[in-house]
Amino acid sequence: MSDSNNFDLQAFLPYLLNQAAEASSLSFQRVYQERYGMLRGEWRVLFHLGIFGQMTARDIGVRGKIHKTKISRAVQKLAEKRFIKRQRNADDRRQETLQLTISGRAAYLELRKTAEHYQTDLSAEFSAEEFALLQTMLKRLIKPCAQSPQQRPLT
Amino acid sequence: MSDSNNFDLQAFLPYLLNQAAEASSLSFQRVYQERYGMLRGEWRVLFHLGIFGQMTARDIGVRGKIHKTKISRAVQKLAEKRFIKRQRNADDRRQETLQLTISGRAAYLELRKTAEHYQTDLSAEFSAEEFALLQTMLKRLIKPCAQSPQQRPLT
DNA sequence: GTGTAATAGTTACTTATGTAACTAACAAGG
DNA sequence: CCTTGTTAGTTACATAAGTAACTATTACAC
Repeated sequence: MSDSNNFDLQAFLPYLLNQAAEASSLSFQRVYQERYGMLRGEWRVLFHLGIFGQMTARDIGVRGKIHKTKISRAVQKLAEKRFIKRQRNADDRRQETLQLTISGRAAYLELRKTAEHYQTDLSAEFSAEEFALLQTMLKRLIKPCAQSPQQRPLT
Repeated sequence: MSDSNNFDLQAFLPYLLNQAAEASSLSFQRVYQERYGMLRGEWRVLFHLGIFGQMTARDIGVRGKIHKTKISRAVQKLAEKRFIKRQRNADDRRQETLQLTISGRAAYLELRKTAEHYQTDLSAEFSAEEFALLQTMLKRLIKPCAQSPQQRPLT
Protein backbone atom coordinates (compact mmCIF):
# COMPACT_ATOMS: atom_id res chain seq x y z
CA MET A 1 0.00 0.00 0.00
CA SER A 2 2.88 2.33 0.66
CA ASP A 3 4.41 2.28 -2.79
CA SER A 4 1.66 1.31 -5.18
CA ASN A 5 0.45 3.83 -7.69
CA ASN A 6 -3.14 3.85 -6.61
CA PHE A 7 -3.64 7.50 -5.83
CA ASP A 8 -6.59 8.98 -7.66
CA LEU A 9 -5.84 12.58 -8.46
CA GLN A 10 -9.32 13.08 -9.88
CA ALA A 11 -10.79 12.19 -6.52
CA PHE A 12 -8.59 14.50 -4.47
CA LEU A 13 -10.87 17.24 -3.30
CA PRO A 14 -8.63 20.30 -3.58
CA TYR A 15 -7.74 19.26 -7.12
CA LEU A 16 -11.31 18.46 -8.06
CA LEU A 17 -12.63 21.67 -6.60
CA ASN A 18 -10.06 23.71 -8.39
CA GLN A 19 -10.85 22.12 -11.74
CA ALA A 20 -14.55 22.52 -11.15
CA ALA A 21 -14.07 26.14 -10.15
CA GLU A 22 -12.09 26.89 -13.27
CA ALA A 23 -14.48 25.05 -15.53
CA SER A 24 -17.57 26.59 -14.04
CA SER A 25 -16.21 30.11 -14.25
CA LEU A 26 -15.26 30.06 -17.87
CA SER A 27 -18.39 31.22 -19.62
CA PHE A 28 -19.26 33.76 -17.01
CA GLN A 29 -15.73 35.05 -17.12
CA ARG A 30 -15.99 35.62 -20.83
CA VAL A 31 -19.01 37.84 -20.31
CA TYR A 32 -17.63 40.18 -17.69
CA GLN A 33 -14.27 40.23 -19.37
CA GLU A 34 -15.17 40.77 -22.98
CA ARG A 35 -18.24 42.85 -22.33
CA TYR A 36 -16.99 45.07 -19.54
CA GLY A 37 -13.25 44.54 -19.49
CA MET A 38 -13.48 43.44 -15.89
CA LEU A 39 -11.37 41.06 -13.89
CA ARG A 40 -12.52 38.73 -11.17
CA GLY A 41 -11.87 41.24 -8.42
CA GLU A 42 -13.85 43.87 -10.24
CA TRP A 43 -17.06 41.94 -10.71
CA ARG A 44 -16.89 40.83 -7.13
CA VAL A 45 -16.65 44.38 -5.85
CA LEU A 46 -19.35 45.44 -8.28
CA PHE A 47 -21.65 42.70 -7.02
CA HIS A 48 -21.03 43.53 -3.40
CA LEU A 49 -22.03 47.11 -4.02
CA GLY A 50 -24.98 46.04 -6.14
CA ILE A 51 -26.23 43.70 -3.48
CA PHE A 52 -25.47 45.59 -0.29
CA GLY A 53 -25.59 49.19 -1.42
CA GLN A 54 -22.86 51.53 -0.24
CA MET A 55 -19.92 50.02 1.57
CA THR A 56 -16.33 50.85 2.34
CA ALA A 57 -13.46 48.90 0.87
CA ARG A 58 -12.95 47.36 4.25
CA ASP A 59 -16.54 46.14 4.48
CA ILE A 60 -16.17 44.44 1.12
CA GLY A 61 -12.97 42.84 2.21
CA VAL A 62 -14.50 41.40 5.34
CA ARG A 63 -17.62 40.15 3.63
CA GLY A 64 -15.94 38.69 0.59
CA LYS A 65 -12.66 37.66 2.20
CA ILE A 66 -10.81 39.68 -0.39
CA HIS A 67 -7.41 41.16 0.27
CA LYS A 68 -7.34 44.93 0.59
CA THR A 69 -4.84 45.43 -2.21
CA LYS A 70 -7.08 43.51 -4.57
CA ILE A 71 -9.97 45.71 -3.57
CA SER A 72 -7.94 48.86 -3.87
CA ARG A 73 -7.00 47.95 -7.42
CA ALA A 74 -10.46 46.81 -8.37
CA VAL A 75 -11.91 50.05 -7.00
CA GLN A 76 -9.50 52.09 -9.07
CA LYS A 77 -10.44 50.24 -12.24
CA LEU A 78 -14.15 50.47 -11.53
CA ALA A 79 -13.82 54.17 -10.82
CA GLU A 80 -11.98 54.67 -14.12
CA LYS A 81 -14.85 52.94 -15.88
CA ARG A 82 -17.25 55.28 -14.04
CA PHE A 83 -19.03 52.33 -12.47
CA ILE A 84 -18.56 53.52 -8.91
CA LYS A 85 -18.45 56.79 -7.00
CA ARG A 86 -15.94 57.22 -4.19
CA GLN A 87 -16.61 59.59 -1.35
CA ARG A 88 -14.43 60.20 1.67
CA ASN A 89 -16.30 59.61 4.84
CA ALA A 90 -16.80 62.78 6.90
CA ASP A 91 -16.59 61.35 10.41
CA ASP A 92 -13.65 59.10 9.63
CA ARG A 93 -11.65 60.53 6.81
CA ARG A 94 -9.62 57.40 6.41
CA GLN A 95 -12.47 55.53 4.89
CA GLU A 96 -14.24 55.97 1.62
CA THR A 97 -17.83 55.16 0.97
CA LEU A 98 -18.26 53.37 -2.33
CA GLN A 99 -21.41 53.36 -4.34
CA LEU A 100 -22.50 52.31 -7.82
CA THR A 101 -23.17 54.98 -10.40
CA ILE A 102 -26.12 54.71 -12.73
CA SER A 103 -24.06 52.91 -15.34
CA GLY A 104 -22.44 50.81 -12.66
CA ARG A 105 -25.84 49.69 -11.53
CA ALA A 106 -26.80 48.94 -15.12
CA ALA A 107 -23.69 46.82 -15.52
CA TYR A 108 -24.44 45.06 -12.28
CA LEU A 109 -28.01 44.27 -13.26
CA GLU A 110 -26.90 43.02 -16.62
CA LEU A 111 -24.21 40.82 -15.13
CA ARG A 112 -26.54 39.62 -12.43
CA LYS A 113 -29.00 38.49 -15.06
CA THR A 114 -26.20 36.69 -16.84
CA ALA A 115 -25.16 35.06 -13.59
CA GLU A 116 -28.69 33.92 -12.89
CA HIS A 117 -29.05 32.35 -16.30
CA TYR A 118 -25.68 30.79 -15.94
CA GLN A 119 -26.57 29.36 -12.57
CA THR A 120 -29.77 27.95 -14.03
CA ASP A 121 -27.80 26.23 -16.77
CA LEU A 122 -25.37 24.76 -14.31
CA SER A 123 -28.07 23.54 -11.99
CA ALA A 124 -29.86 21.85 -14.88
CA GLU A 125 -27.22 19.14 -14.66
CA PHE A 126 -28.66 18.03 -11.35
CA SER A 127 -31.87 17.49 -9.49
CA ALA A 128 -32.97 20.32 -7.24
CA GLU A 129 -32.08 18.30 -4.13
CA GLU A 130 -28.67 17.42 -5.45
CA PHE A 131 -27.91 21.00 -6.32
CA ALA A 132 -29.01 22.26 -2.94
CA LEU A 133 -26.88 19.63 -1.27
CA LEU A 134 -23.92 20.63 -3.38
CA GLN A 135 -24.25 24.23 -2.23
CA THR A 136 -24.60 23.19 1.36
CA MET A 137 -21.55 21.00 1.21
CA LEU A 138 -19.44 23.66 -0.43
CA LYS A 139 -20.44 26.14 2.24
CA ARG A 140 -19.52 23.64 4.88
CA LEU A 141 -16.09 23.31 3.33
CA ILE A 142 -15.60 27.05 3.36
CA LYS A 143 -16.75 27.79 6.86
CA PRO A 144 -14.27 25.96 9.08
CA CYS A 145 -11.40 27.70 7.38
CA ALA A 146 -10.46 30.70 9.43
CA GLN A 147 -9.62 33.73 7.39
CA SER A 148 -6.37 32.84 5.71
CA PRO A 149 -3.50 35.34 5.70
CA GLN A 150 -4.44 35.66 2.05
CA GLN A 151 -3.34 32.78 -0.05
CA ARG A 152 -0.77 32.12 -2.74
CA PRO A 153 -1.46 30.25 -5.97
CA LEU A 154 -3.73 27.38 -5.07
CA THR A 155 -4.00 23.70 -5.35
CA MET B 1 -37.71 41.02 -9.59
CA SER B 2 -35.53 42.94 -12.02
CA ASP B 3 -34.17 45.53 -9.64
CA SER B 4 -34.40 44.06 -6.17
CA ASN B 5 -31.22 43.24 -4.34
CA ASN B 6 -31.95 39.61 -3.84
CA PHE B 7 -28.95 38.04 -5.51
CA ASP B 8 -27.19 35.57 -3.26
CA LEU B 9 -23.50 35.66 -4.01
CA GLN B 10 -22.87 32.82 -1.59
CA ALA B 11 -25.12 30.59 -3.65
CA PHE B 12 -23.57 31.42 -7.01
CA LEU B 13 -21.73 28.31 -8.04
CA PRO B 14 -18.58 29.73 -9.63
CA TYR B 15 -18.08 31.92 -6.57
CA LEU B 16 -18.83 29.14 -4.12
CA LEU B 17 -16.57 26.70 -5.91
CA ASN B 18 -13.75 29.15 -5.99
CA GLN B 19 -14.02 29.87 -2.28
CA ALA B 20 -14.24 26.19 -1.49
CA ALA B 21 -11.25 25.45 -3.70
CA GLU B 22 -9.17 28.10 -2.00
CA ALA B 23 -10.23 27.06 1.47
CA SER B 24 -9.70 23.37 0.86
CA SER B 25 -6.25 23.86 -0.62
CA LEU B 26 -4.81 25.91 2.18
CA SER B 27 -3.40 23.32 4.52
CA PHE B 28 -2.17 21.07 1.78
CA GLN B 29 -0.57 24.05 0.10
CA ARG B 30 1.35 24.85 3.23
CA VAL B 31 2.89 21.39 3.23
CA TYR B 32 4.16 21.28 -0.31
CA GLN B 33 5.21 24.88 -0.17
CA GLU B 34 7.00 25.08 3.13
CA ARG B 35 8.33 21.56 3.08
CA TYR B 36 9.43 21.29 -0.53
CA GLY B 37 9.31 24.83 -1.83
CA MET B 38 6.89 23.74 -4.52
CA LEU B 39 4.15 25.60 -6.28
CA ARG B 40 0.86 24.24 -7.46
CA GLY B 41 2.16 23.35 -10.90
CA GLU B 42 5.06 21.49 -9.39
CA TRP B 43 3.16 19.15 -7.13
CA ARG B 44 0.77 18.41 -9.95
CA VAL B 45 3.55 17.40 -12.28
CA LEU B 46 5.20 15.44 -9.48
CA PHE B 47 1.97 13.58 -8.83
CA HIS B 48 1.39 12.79 -12.46
CA LEU B 49 4.82 11.22 -12.68
CA GLY B 50 4.35 9.45 -9.38
CA ILE B 51 1.06 7.98 -10.45
CA PHE B 52 1.64 7.22 -14.10
CA GLY B 53 5.37 6.62 -14.22
CA GLN B 54 7.31 8.19 -17.04
CA MET B 55 5.54 10.68 -19.24
CA THR B 56 6.38 13.52 -21.57
CA ALA B 57 5.44 17.10 -20.78
CA ARG B 58 2.78 16.83 -23.42
CA ASP B 59 1.22 13.77 -21.83
CA ILE B 60 0.98 15.58 -18.53
CA GLY B 61 -0.59 18.57 -20.19
CA VAL B 62 -3.27 16.48 -21.85
CA ARG B 63 -4.06 14.46 -18.77
CA GLY B 64 -4.08 17.32 -16.33
CA LYS B 65 -5.30 20.07 -18.66
CA ILE B 66 -2.29 22.13 -17.76
CA HIS B 67 -0.81 24.68 -20.10
CA LYS B 68 2.52 23.75 -21.61
CA THR B 69 4.31 26.82 -20.32
CA LYS B 70 3.24 25.99 -16.80
CA ILE B 71 4.56 22.50 -17.25
CA SER B 72 7.78 23.70 -18.78
CA ARG B 73 8.41 25.91 -15.79
CA ALA B 74 7.39 23.31 -13.27
CA VAL B 75 9.68 20.78 -14.93
CA GLN B 76 12.60 23.18 -14.71
CA LYS B 77 12.03 23.74 -11.02
CA LEU B 78 11.59 20.06 -10.28
CA ALA B 79 14.76 19.26 -12.20
CA GLU B 80 16.66 21.89 -10.23
CA LYS B 81 15.45 20.23 -7.06
CA ARG B 82 16.65 16.89 -8.47
CA PHE B 83 13.17 15.45 -8.19
CA ILE B 84 12.94 14.45 -11.83
CA LYS B 85 15.22 13.19 -14.57
CA ARG B 86 14.79 14.47 -18.11
CA GLN B 87 15.80 12.37 -21.06
CA ARG B 88 15.45 13.27 -24.72
CA ASN B 89 13.49 10.66 -26.55
CA ALA B 90 15.57 8.79 -29.16
CA ASP B 91 12.92 8.21 -31.81
CA ASP B 92 11.47 11.67 -31.56
CA ARG B 93 14.08 14.06 -30.33
CA ARG B 94 11.55 16.82 -29.77
CA GLN B 95 10.11 15.12 -26.77
CA GLU B 96 11.58 14.47 -23.40
CA THR B 97 10.72 11.56 -21.17
CA LEU B 98 10.28 12.65 -17.60
CA GLN B 99 10.72 10.40 -14.62
CA LEU B 100 11.00 10.77 -10.87
CA THR B 101 14.38 10.37 -9.23
CA ILE B 102 14.72 8.47 -5.98
CA SER B 103 14.29 11.62 -3.95
CA GLY B 104 11.49 12.75 -6.22
CA ARG B 105 9.69 9.52 -5.52
CA ALA B 106 10.28 9.98 -1.82
CA ALA B 107 8.81 13.46 -1.99
CA TYR B 108 5.86 12.13 -3.96
CA LEU B 109 5.16 9.36 -1.47
CA GLU B 110 5.40 11.76 1.40
CA LEU B 111 3.09 14.27 -0.22
CA ARG B 112 0.72 11.54 -1.28
CA LYS B 113 0.45 10.41 2.31
CA THR B 114 -0.24 13.96 3.35
CA ALA B 115 -2.88 14.27 0.66
CA GLU B 116 -4.55 11.08 1.77
CA HIS B 117 -4.71 12.22 5.37
CA TYR B 118 -5.95 15.56 4.27
CA GLN B 119 -8.64 14.00 2.15
CA THR B 120 -9.70 11.88 5.08
CA ASP B 121 -10.03 14.94 7.26
CA LEU B 122 -12.07 16.76 4.66
CA SER B 123 -14.36 13.82 4.10
CA ALA B 124 -14.97 13.51 7.81
CA GLU B 125 -17.27 16.49 7.47
CA PHE B 126 -19.71 14.38 5.53
CA SER B 127 -21.27 10.97 5.32
CA ALA B 128 -19.67 8.56 2.89
CA GLU B 129 -22.62 8.87 0.50
CA GLU B 130 -22.55 12.64 0.62
CA PHE B 131 -18.87 12.75 -0.05
CA ALA B 132 -19.14 10.36 -2.97
CA LEU B 133 -21.95 12.41 -4.39
CA LEU B 134 -19.91 15.56 -4.02
CA GLN B 135 -17.10 14.04 -6.04
CA THR B 136 -19.46 12.81 -8.69
CA MET B 137 -21.10 16.19 -9.03
CA LEU B 138 -17.82 18.00 -9.28
CA LYS B 139 -16.67 15.65 -12.00
CA ARG B 140 -19.88 16.24 -13.83
CA LEU B 141 -19.26 19.96 -13.71
CA ILE B 142 -15.79 19.52 -15.11
CA LYS B 143 -16.55 17.15 -17.93
CA PRO B 144 -18.83 19.14 -20.22
CA CYS B 145 -16.26 21.88 -20.42
CA ALA B 146 -14.25 21.36 -23.55
CA GLN B 147 -10.59 22.09 -23.09
CA SER B 148 -10.42 25.81 -22.61
CA PRO B 149 -7.83 27.84 -24.51
CA GLN B 150 -6.25 28.04 -21.08
CA GLN B 151 -7.96 30.41 -18.75
CA ARG B 152 -7.28 33.78 -17.17
CA PRO B 153 -7.81 34.63 -13.49
CA LEU B 154 -11.04 32.98 -12.46
CA THR B 155 -14.34 33.77 -10.95
C1' DG C 1 -2.11 68.16 24.38
C1' DT C 2 1.51 64.42 23.39
C1' DG C 3 2.84 60.10 22.21
C1' DT C 4 1.89 55.39 21.07
C1' DA C 5 -0.79 52.20 18.77
C1' DA C 6 -4.19 50.83 15.53
C1' DT C 7 -6.81 51.29 11.15
C1' DA C 8 -8.14 52.54 5.97
C1' DG C 9 -6.25 52.50 1.97
C1' DT C 10 -2.20 52.91 -1.50
C1' DT C 11 2.14 51.83 -3.55
C1' DA C 12 6.68 49.35 -4.45
C1' DC C 13 8.58 45.16 -5.19
C1' DT C 14 8.66 40.53 -6.49
C1' DT C 15 6.83 36.52 -8.37
C1' DA C 16 3.41 33.86 -11.20
C1' DT C 17 1.40 33.01 -15.49
C1' DG C 18 -1.18 33.52 -19.99
C1' DT C 19 -0.26 34.87 -24.91
C1' DA C 20 2.40 34.88 -28.56
C1' DA C 21 6.52 34.31 -30.75
C1' DC C 22 10.25 31.41 -31.17
C1' DT C 23 13.54 27.06 -31.92
C1' DA C 24 14.14 22.53 -33.07
C1' DA C 25 12.61 18.32 -34.80
C1' DC C 26 9.61 15.54 -37.51
C1' DA C 27 6.16 14.42 -41.50
C1' DA C 28 4.68 14.09 -46.08
C1' DG C 29 4.25 15.46 -50.86
C1' DG C 30 6.48 16.49 -54.85
C1' DC D 1 16.36 16.53 -51.24
C1' DC D 2 13.18 20.62 -50.50
C1' DT D 3 9.23 22.89 -49.14
C1' DT D 4 5.35 23.33 -46.37
C1' DG D 5 3.08 22.31 -42.29
C1' DT D 6 2.80 20.37 -37.63
C1' DT D 7 4.36 19.29 -33.03
C1' DA D 8 7.36 19.46 -28.43
C1' DG D 9 9.06 22.49 -25.68
C1' DT D 10 11.13 27.23 -24.38
C1' DT D 11 11.39 32.10 -23.96
C1' DA D 12 9.89 37.19 -24.15
C1' DC D 13 6.59 40.19 -22.88
C1' DA D 14 2.82 41.94 -20.45
C1' DT D 15 -0.27 41.69 -16.70
C1' DA D 16 -2.07 39.90 -12.20
C1' DA D 17 -1.56 39.61 -7.47
C1' DG D 18 0.58 38.71 -2.71
C1' DT D 19 3.81 40.84 0.86
C1' DA D 20 5.47 44.41 3.03
C1' DA D 21 6.26 49.04 3.56
C1' DC D 22 4.18 53.37 3.42
C1' DT D 23 0.77 57.62 4.23
C1' DA D 24 -2.89 59.55 6.44
C1' DT D 25 -6.10 59.47 9.96
C1' DT D 26 -8.18 58.18 14.34
C1' DA D 27 -8.16 56.22 19.19
C1' DC D 28 -6.58 56.00 23.63
C1' DA D 29 -3.84 56.46 27.02
C1' DC D 30 -1.48 59.52 30.42
